[in-house]
Amino acid sequence: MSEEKSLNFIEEIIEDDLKDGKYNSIVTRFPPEPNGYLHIGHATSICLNFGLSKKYGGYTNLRFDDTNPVTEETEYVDSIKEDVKWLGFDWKNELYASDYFEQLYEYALKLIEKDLAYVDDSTSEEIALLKGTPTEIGKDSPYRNRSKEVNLQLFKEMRAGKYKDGERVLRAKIDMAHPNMLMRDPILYRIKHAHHHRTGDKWCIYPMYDMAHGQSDSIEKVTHSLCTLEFVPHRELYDWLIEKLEIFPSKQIEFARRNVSYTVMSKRKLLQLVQENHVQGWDDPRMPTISGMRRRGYTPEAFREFCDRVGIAKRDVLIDISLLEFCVREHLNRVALRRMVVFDPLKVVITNFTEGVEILEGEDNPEDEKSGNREIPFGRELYIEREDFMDNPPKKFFRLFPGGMVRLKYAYIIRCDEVVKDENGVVQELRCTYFPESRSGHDKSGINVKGTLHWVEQTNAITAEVRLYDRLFEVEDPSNEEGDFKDYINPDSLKLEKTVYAEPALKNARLEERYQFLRKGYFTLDTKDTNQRLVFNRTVTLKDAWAKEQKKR
RNA sequence: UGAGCUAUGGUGUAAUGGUAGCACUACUGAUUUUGGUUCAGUCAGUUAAGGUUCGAAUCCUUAUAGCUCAACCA
Repeated sequence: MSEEKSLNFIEEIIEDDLKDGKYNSIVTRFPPEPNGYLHIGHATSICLNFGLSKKYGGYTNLRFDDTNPVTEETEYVDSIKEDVKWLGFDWKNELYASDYFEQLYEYALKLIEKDLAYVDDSTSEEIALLKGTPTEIGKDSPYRNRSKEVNLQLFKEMRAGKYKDGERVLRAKIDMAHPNMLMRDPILYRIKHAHHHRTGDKWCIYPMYDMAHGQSDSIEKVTHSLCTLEFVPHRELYDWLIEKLEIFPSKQIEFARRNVSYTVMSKRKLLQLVQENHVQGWDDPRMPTISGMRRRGYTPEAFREFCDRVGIAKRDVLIDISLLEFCVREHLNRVALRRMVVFDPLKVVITNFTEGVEILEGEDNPEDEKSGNREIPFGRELYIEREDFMDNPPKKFFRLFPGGMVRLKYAYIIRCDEVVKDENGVVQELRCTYFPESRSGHDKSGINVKGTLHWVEQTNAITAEVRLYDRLFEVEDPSNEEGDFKDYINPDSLKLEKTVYAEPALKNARLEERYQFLRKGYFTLDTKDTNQRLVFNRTVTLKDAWAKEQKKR
């Protein structure tokens, strides 16, 4: 075992805290806002938070940061829970920032009592104006020096619904000249007469992120509160509030968000792809959402392995998608059932095969000794892949050509004797002879062939549809290109093969099962489009040395 | 142009003052009844310039580059 594996910087912090006796175990949380679907970026955060608490003996809460009623919905809560579970993690408590609204309100009162917060009647434009800029200090609001009593009165009236949206806010009283703009009297509470997905119409004032997040961490006794780099400037405020409120000191630690090449990850952009119909929904198999990739056939094991391998850092990264593809291939190679499917059929007649059908056996998975076998019918008329035959092959072409020999996987060696073409010279059928003594596993023919082809017997073949997905974008980093990211959408990200021919064993395909279509790639049944017919999504191709060889020319 | 964060092969990540290592990708070759898998190997890196030190990817200084901050979003 590789217990030698070095620690990342967060693990170092945790181990130091544990060693110093600061804590005996740790508490982390995964805090999504229920206003969208989870994506790969969230998956890495989930693996981090749950992975850490598991490693150091503690637990992780699932906490919804639901402090903005206008964007949040129960639909998102449900999909988020489903995704976290699917990734293989169990949260200790399912919590909501909205559970703490009363407590948070008390905290706000406490700040007012300590003369550390005040009600501001300015408009949002006025506040923005006085806030200054990154290079210019701000100026005090004219309402900054109201008395505690007035502030208390006003804030209670805000809660009571006496004012309209935007009329007043509660602000922390810190320092309008602070170099960190977040410390220039940040807004703590705003008025929103909106229906909340959990508290209904009970509240018309809602805490801002900074007033809610750290305090929620603290209420839950979260020891290590992990978030992404853009929250670094918030840490000062996070600590300030905890200190002034004199509550449990949760510690915020920031790490870099992990982007993946050839896709986009921001909620805004993903939403655009959905709304403008560039994809068919949040769970479109081309989307980097967890629901999309699940539908495409990615596995939780592959995600977790990916997160492990990617590691953790404090600089912005763009991870090569081929690492994710490696992880899913590695897992699927171990678990996928092998099946033969011909996408673009070319008829082969075995001229010396006369009986009806011979039943052969094929192993379900050569990587798994415990896997079984399935029966495969062989007969006089077969389909092979049209691209597996060439009239005038280049050198290093190991497949079928006039006079050439190949093995049919699990079956016999055949020789191509005759090529039948139509009047346009298009190949219609191949007439071949087979060598009965060359049967797979019992080969006494002494013939050596370079190539092995997949095939299906015609009379027993079943049909299916396959959907071949490719990367959604043509460039590595669509967000970083000139112009609109949507200009770089790959027009060929989805290729449909309406009718493909499969061996009969695939008739019993199951939703949870993963398949490797020999020489084609890994496939799984689509979860949505299933009425009356078999529809398979391609998760990822196999590595293809021949395709590479051809590309070089 | 103020403040903060970051900088190691194409990509991601180690080395915690003492041999720059691992993985992915790419490329060779071997094995193979999947041009898959497996195995062996190759290419390739400390942003720059100074300084401290017997010794610097690591500490210091300066520069450069990238990211973040001017939402009543999170």
